[in-house]
Amino acid sequence: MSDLVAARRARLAALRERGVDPFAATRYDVTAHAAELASKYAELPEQGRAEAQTWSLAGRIMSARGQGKVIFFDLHDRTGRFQLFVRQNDVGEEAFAIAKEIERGDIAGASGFVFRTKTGELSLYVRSLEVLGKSLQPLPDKWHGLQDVEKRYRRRYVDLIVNPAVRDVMIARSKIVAEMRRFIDAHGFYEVETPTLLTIAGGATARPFLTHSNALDIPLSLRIATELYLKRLIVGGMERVYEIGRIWRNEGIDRTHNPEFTMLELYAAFWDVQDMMRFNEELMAHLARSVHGTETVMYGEDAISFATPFRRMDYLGAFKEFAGIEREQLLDPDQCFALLREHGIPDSPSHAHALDKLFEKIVEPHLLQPTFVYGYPVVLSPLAKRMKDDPQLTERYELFAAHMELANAFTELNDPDDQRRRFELSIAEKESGDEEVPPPDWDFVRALEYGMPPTAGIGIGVDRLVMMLTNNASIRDILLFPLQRPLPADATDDDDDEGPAAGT
RNA sequence: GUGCCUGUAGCUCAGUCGGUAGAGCAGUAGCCUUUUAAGCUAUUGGUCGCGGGUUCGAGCCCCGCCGGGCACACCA
Repeated sequence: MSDLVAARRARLAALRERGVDPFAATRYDVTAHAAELASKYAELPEQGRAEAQTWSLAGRIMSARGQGKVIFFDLHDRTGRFQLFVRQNDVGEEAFAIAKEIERGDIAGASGFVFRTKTGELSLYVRSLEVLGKSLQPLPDKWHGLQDVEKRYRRRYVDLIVNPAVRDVMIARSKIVAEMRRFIDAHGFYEVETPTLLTIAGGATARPFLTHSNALDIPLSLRIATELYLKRLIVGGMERVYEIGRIWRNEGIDRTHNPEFTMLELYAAFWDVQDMMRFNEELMAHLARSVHGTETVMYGEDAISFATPFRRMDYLGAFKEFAGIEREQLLDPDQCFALLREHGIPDSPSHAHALDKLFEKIVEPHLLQPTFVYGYPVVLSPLAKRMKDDPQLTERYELFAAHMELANAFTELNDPDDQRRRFELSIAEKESGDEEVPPPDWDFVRALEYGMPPTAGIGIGVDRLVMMLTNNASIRDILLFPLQRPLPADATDDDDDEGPAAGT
């Protein structure tokens, strides 16, 4: 099995015997990329030779087709594929002998001019060829690529080499995040960075990852949200702040959950949740346009239109519309628990949990097109401001599309006394066994006591947004390195049974 | 955590009724000065995820373990 590695090491030795050390190169003057040459010379006629201009390409050799005194290589760079043509008569015997040692997977630089082969393929007529790196591991099948999903996640570098679609998704992700920043920055927001190591991990209900500071000799948690720190900045007068940051939650792993994921949280002083709704839909439409050039994106079998305005739906009204459920049945805990049984849902530990389960069962299936669901009960929303004329509900919405939650936003609670009471209630919940309720952050209450302007805030799951905009059903396919259980074999995976003795 | 599915050569996959391991590509040795999944000839390569069990005999049947996928649970 290490036969293949041994064969490659033999090629390495052969190169060194010819005075070429593939690991010696430190740089290469790249003057063109594959896609640039392809478009620049698209009009080059049959048998055409653009000898006046010399170009240098660099990348990975993905195919080597030797044909006697001539070799064709496929070179892949980050823009695509370009064919190299190496002819012994033109490069000389010594250089040709070196070229013959180059194999699939090696890194090479080539310079020459662009021409069309007999079959009409635009190619580089190579005048000089340099080995810039040696691949000692065999690559997967050139036709089938790497299909084994486990191996694709564990060795993402191989996946990226042989499956161009993966690279495209990751580039799309990069663009989405960059566009997100551009859009937000253009609205006068400051990007900030708040701590990830916390003594109290609040702002959401989730189990944190625990760690320890040696210097301070105290336990610490990784953050589960950025909310409470960003709102401290609003108290501090920064007015418009956001953070695109990693969040950790020590919970289940599945198609839509990874223990670490990326969240956009954004806060705007003097906005309310309605202002945020408009900002939110504009942002989504902008991102859809920048990725697809249109507001309509395919997700699985469904065409999702992010054209503004999005549909608005009332939280209580949705239950009424889809299942004839009345307000009191939801807001009264006992009636709500009765509804659970009525709809065949297992018992819930809390009123809030029961409401979530009912929503999932009754409302979510109807939320294919982007929809703002507005007016969540206060029991579900410990950090949101109550509605003026209906204090059992809050000025909060969630945005759904393709039955997935994409955003959560509300007018922020800025009454410190109300906030204190809600924290006190959460202590009771925690004591009654709900381990996911975070301990209260009393310093945050003190911050509110200094006075926080009316403020709207929003959280957007970046990973899910990327899933939607790139049409991927699993979060692992939009993360470069999704968490995998380590293999015991990983430590001793390599069999270096031959060693450097093979080299010269 | 539970259920279902899954793990065979570097990669992609076959493997019948339980009868002693196969193909293509890759690799190796040749031939070939316009190929492109190059071609032609020859050829190497296996802890069938791991450990037990049943059997004259296990890739195949049974049990346990490990990894992965999906669903549920948990959770945004």
